Amino acid sequence: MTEAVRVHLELRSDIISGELPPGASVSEAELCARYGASRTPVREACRRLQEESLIHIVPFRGYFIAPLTVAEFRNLHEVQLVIDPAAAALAAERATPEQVRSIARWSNYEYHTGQKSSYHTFLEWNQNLHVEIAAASGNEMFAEIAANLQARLIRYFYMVISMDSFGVDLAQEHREIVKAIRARNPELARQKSSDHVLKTIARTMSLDFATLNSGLAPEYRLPGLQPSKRRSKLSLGRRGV
Amino acid sequence: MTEAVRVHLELRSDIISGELPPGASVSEAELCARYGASRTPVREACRRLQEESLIHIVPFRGYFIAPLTVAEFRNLHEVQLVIDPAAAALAAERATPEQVRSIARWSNYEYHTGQKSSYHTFLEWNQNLHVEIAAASGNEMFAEIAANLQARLIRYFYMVISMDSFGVDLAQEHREIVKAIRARNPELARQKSSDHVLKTIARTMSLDFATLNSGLAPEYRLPGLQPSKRRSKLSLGRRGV
DNA sequence: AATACGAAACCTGTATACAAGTTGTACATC
DNA sequence: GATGTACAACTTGTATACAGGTTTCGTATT
Repeated sequence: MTEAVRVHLELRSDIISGELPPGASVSEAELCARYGASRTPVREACRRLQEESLIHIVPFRGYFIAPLTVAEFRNLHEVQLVIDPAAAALAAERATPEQVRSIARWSNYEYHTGQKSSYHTFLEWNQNLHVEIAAASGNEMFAEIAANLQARLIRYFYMVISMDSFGVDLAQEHREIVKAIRARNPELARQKSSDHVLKTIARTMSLDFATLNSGLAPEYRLPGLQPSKRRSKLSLGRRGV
Repeated sequence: MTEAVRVHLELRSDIISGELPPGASVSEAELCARYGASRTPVREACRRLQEESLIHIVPFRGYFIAPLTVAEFRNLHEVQLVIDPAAAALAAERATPEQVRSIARWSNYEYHTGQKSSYHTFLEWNQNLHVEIAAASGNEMFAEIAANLQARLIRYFYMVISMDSFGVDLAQEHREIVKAIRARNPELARQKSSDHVLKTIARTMSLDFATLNSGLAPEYRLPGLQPSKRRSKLSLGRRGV
């Protein structure tokens, strides 16, 4: 594996997990030190992450971890509501037995309410489930879009402590999608997937966005809470966000 | 504008227009000479084009202009059938008056049957129309996906001499979509957009894929026709495709 | 004291030298 | 003649020096 690919994966992971906080300013020099690479592979990794909308690059000014905004959250769900059901329907028609097994596996996790690490594991399984279903559509573009959707969505979910009491519902909805795919019923799969996304959207309406307030971009930030200066460890503390 | 951005745009244009033929092998050195830039911005441009699926990069082996395949053509239409109607429906709800005007403008071109340059102009207007509708959805992700879809689809259409006799139908379908958006009728817009994509797919079924045979990847190439050695001018003539 | 200006520090953008990997060819070997 | 191997040519990957741009901060001026 080349350095550029390694840095890309590690940096991507750090952004998604929230270790590099949304909105943070990072310089190439910091990233070089952090990941032990020279500027060339670091730049390449950042350019790819910009294409994935995980980093914003302002020419001659710097790199910024993509902020979390209510608008983006809505946009992502809006696209997911279109992509996921379509991909699920195609997967019901085209998934190989191997893919069906893989999909079923990722649906078999229920997180224990309140346990953070369990919640994080669930998030990853959930992500894999959605991406695998899209991949089983046999259409690479669906898979790519779904992967990008999930990568960007999971950042929002990592920011909340846990989604207490939703575990049972979520797992049940997942199982029903898988059941429809295994039954080779495209229309049922489409409907179950659509239901699932709609219910997820409804569930997130009750989320307390103030808890991830500091990650939100200034223009979307709720008043009253000052953002913590998480950048201090990372940046040289000169440029603003 | 930075060198990297300029090279990206020019190279992108050359790929989409077919000046750099599908499947061709290109080296960084050739591209540096062609666009008058050093390797760093050329590499950056190529990496971005890889994300857009217009170039394939094989580590330590080289860069290849993305080949045209029947499978990709189908995949693109499959995604378009999901994205375009959804975006059109949202555009009917959210498009600003300015956006409606812009959309209407791009729908006002009918190409003259058989005239190549007229056909190319029509392709560009068609592309702009689809992208502008998606942009009017107010959801950036729809706009990005639509832009990528159109960029990749237009390569297939550039390869055929002309789509004789379809001009009237196409323009009519476009006008009906615009009408529905202007009427603020989301469901009608969705239906008209869906109809349009479905009819376009049906129309392309009758396309003679042999005419763009040489651009197709080997595994999809029809027997009998040997691909022309278009690479000779561009590549150093050693690496295979 | 407020403001305008300028130099310095810092950052990213670009060019290029060097390292590492792949492929093709020539030659030795069986 | 077929085959295996070493080497040479060429490629991309990485590191780094240099150029161009932006921001900051001190200083002088009003």
